[in-house]
Amino acid sequence: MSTEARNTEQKIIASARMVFHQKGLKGARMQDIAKEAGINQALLHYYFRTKDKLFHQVFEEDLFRFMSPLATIMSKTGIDLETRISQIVEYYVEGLTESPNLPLFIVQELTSNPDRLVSIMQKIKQDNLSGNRQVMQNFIYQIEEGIREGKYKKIDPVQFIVSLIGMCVYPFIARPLLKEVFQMDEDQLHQLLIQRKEEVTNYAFSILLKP
Amino acid sequence: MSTEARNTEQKIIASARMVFHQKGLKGARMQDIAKEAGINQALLHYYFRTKDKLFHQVFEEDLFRFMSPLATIMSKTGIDLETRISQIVEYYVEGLTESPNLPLFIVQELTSNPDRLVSIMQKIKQDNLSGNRQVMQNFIYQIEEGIREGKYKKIDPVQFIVSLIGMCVYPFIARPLLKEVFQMDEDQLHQLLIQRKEEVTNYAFSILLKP
DNA sequence: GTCTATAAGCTGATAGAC
DNA sequence: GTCTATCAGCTTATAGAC
Repeated sequence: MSTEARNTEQKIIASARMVFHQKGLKGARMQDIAKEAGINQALLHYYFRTKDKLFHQVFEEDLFRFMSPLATIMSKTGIDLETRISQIVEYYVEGLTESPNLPLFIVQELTSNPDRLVSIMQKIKQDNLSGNRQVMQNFIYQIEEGIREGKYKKIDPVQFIVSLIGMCVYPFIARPLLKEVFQMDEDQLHQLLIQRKEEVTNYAFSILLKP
Repeated sequence: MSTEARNTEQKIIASARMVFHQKGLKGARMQDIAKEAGINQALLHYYFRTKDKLFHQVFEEDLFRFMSPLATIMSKTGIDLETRISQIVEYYVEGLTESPNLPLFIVQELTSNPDRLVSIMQKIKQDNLSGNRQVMQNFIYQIEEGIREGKYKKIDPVQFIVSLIGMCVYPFIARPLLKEVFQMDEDQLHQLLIQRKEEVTNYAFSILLKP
């Protein structure tokens, strides 16, 4: 494979990602991707024989990017829960600022084809050297331990985790709604997201810690 | 308009809603909608001349259903903040159980075409006899007042509201992800959603109320 | 109002020259 | 590897009979 080929290939993937994120699998046009990459449709098919193959490559990488850090943070050892929570919030709120459409894209495509998830999950699990279930159960166990010690309130660990991720991810998913409801422009929304990191971390501690 | 016509029309809208919720605007096929309604494509076009018109009718109603109760609850007078919060959580967690795909559908289509929002928002505002901004500012003011009185923690009202809605809506949006990550079947997920009402209400109070 | 048959347009994919 | 030209299939939309 020549250098030129790798360049073109990478350019295509980057363009495809942009278009897929904006329009989804069904809404994206091969013509748009080609144009964005500065090539024509025939060359696009030369590199990736079908739209599905191209999509799969983009999506797999995206899902991995979205899920893997979470699994990594959760499976780290020798780290207290407060730090773990801060890192999760930090990853999502900071990391997603660069790819604000990522969460909606993933959830959208996963809903219309849930089968995709299974195979990709395998890789994430392998990367973290343990089954995903174990990763979660480790994190859950740490919460339960804190509750037993009387340090945390008596909450449901799963509900807590869902809430934590929800608080981080929702503003990215519901961006157009927020802009309209709170009458914000792009700049104000950006400000909200920056400040959100600290705010959500505090909320999580409020939920968890006994007064 | 004959009785038959109203029946067929309603049947079409119900079928269209089902298909649009599952596949989105781009993914939905007029053929699927017709089949679901037990008619053929020509009759579909007889009632709604284009796919876009049919979609718009469904979407407008859905967005109204999704947003209006929130605006109504928020603009109610003579009601304390705790009750207001309980009602919001109740509406979303209970109400959305019947249309679990509604939030993702709305956010998805709104992202790919944000212009839709503006015109529909007008109607919602009119229905609640006040500008949406006023509704929100009323709610925000109530929070600020509690903070001044020393009853609530010093939080950002907008961040709080976004978090509250996020905690309610996120599990519906991320359903396939939750099922895989927590290894749940449809029944367990349903249980989680039922219990969620009380849990999220408590979380909101934990965030808000001073110890 | 409801149907069958068909037109018109778009989109992914390929053939073949360079 | 990259291009132009074109095909084949699908999907929306319409014509016209009943």
